[in-house]
Amino acid sequence: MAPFDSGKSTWKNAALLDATCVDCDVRNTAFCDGVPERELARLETLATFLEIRSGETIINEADPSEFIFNVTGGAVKLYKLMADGRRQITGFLFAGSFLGVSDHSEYAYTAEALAPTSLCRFPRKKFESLLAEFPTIGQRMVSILMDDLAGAQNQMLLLGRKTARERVASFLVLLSTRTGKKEQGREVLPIPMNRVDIADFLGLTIETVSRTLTSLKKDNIITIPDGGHIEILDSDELAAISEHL
Amino acid sequence: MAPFDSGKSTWKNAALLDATCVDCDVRNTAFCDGVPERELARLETLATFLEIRSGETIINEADPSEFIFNVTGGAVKLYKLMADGRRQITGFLFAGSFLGVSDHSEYAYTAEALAPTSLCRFPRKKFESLLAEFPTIGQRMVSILMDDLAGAQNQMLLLGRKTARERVASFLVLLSTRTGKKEQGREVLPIPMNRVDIADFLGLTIETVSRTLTSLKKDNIITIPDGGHIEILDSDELAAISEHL
DNA sequence: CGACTCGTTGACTCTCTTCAAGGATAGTGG
DNA sequence: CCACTATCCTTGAAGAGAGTCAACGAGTCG
Repeated sequence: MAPFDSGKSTWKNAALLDATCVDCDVRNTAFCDGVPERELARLETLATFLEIRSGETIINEADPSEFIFNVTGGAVKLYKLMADGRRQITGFLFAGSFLGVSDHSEYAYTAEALAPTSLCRFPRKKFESLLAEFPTIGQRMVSILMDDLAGAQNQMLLLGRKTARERVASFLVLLSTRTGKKEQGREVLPIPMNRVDIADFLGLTIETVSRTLTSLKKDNIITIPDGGHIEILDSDELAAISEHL
Repeated sequence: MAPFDSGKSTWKNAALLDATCVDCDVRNTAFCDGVPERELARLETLATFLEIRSGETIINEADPSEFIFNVTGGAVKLYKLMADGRRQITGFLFAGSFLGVSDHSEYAYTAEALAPTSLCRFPRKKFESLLAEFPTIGQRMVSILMDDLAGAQNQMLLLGRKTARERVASFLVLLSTRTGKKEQGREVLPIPMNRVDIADFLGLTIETVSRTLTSLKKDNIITIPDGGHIEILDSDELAAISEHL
């Protein structure tokens, strides 16, 4: 087996788990929300539970889309690559997210674990029959995909029209709404991704991200206790920057 | 009634048509593909057929999402606005496309007709019950939304990482695959949108779009017979530019 | 024919990138 | 325990690509 840091390894090396749908952490947020409790056993016959390590690849862009996934824990980044190595991260996923968007029969992006990550996996074909069997799954999927599409359009606005400062502020606001927890006005965000990932998500360089964070720090809007955390001091100001100037 | 060029008018001013599902032009591309012929009458009881003029608004960003639409003819642009007027066009839709993506209960974008456009409209609530009634609609919707999401991710790569020349080339390639028809090697694209729209779609200014088109013309990759058309002379080179350098 | 819109072109500016160097932190091995 | 290395992040100086500002040409409409 490849060493811990291998970026080439895939879910084929992943540990298989004996998890169950009943005590799934994302039971009420994933697309299986709405499947009646008594049907969970049926659902489980189609699912495989996986655990993968940080840095491992889950799916590759342009590979045939044989499976779809739910992220049940951890963090995942999605990205597209150009021939010369330029990269655009199209999203970060956390527990409860759907994974495996495809254009026709090929995956639209590469997905890689940012942290130790757990997943449940369904064969695509069987998933399609699930839609016929459980109409509520179809409704949930439509709802999830629409939310994802709305998020993608926000990101297009960011990438097409926002300044570096606005992009970084938007990024912090986004992370805050998804993973943040406030403690008496103070809000310390865990940042599971490195500067390269942030830059490739925001369409910037790592230098610009670094400079912009330093600038926000100087303006007393954030502090940076360490590389893995950012504390938001003035979330109102941050929100104002993110959508205006 | 407002004059022809009004941008404020909405579908509320639209002409209602006595169209039918049976002889619908997009019968086999829209989400209703897969609904058995004998059920079309049932579908029709929920649908309203509309015709709107160029420049009219179909839906507004952040309005409650009461309806969803199929574009049955014409052309539509989708966009998001910032407070200071900066605009990002997130997509152009043609016949067969789905319209009305919402984040929770609000539309994610504004939609405006680029040309005289025909639509069929379903109340959102009834549409949801349709998903339960016709599982194939759910499957089609999932498929359509995934394709849209894959397209959105391509656009993120474009906006985040491509140069102006690559963006314009990508745009022409995209239009070519969607509305183009080749005639003995020559391919004349109708361009239903103006330079402002192209710029706002590509995250550029009109000047940069204009300069880039001129540059492609000088390199004998395209010609510009008039404002509304672009002829592609070398589609291979155009494709090469669009994804490399 | 003037007024307007739209697209093109030129000159200059500026934001962000590129290139380069230096700090901080963690892991490794003598 | 402390160099040694590697990785990640920050900071600085210079450069480039796209933006801004401005003028002009072509087509359209009243």
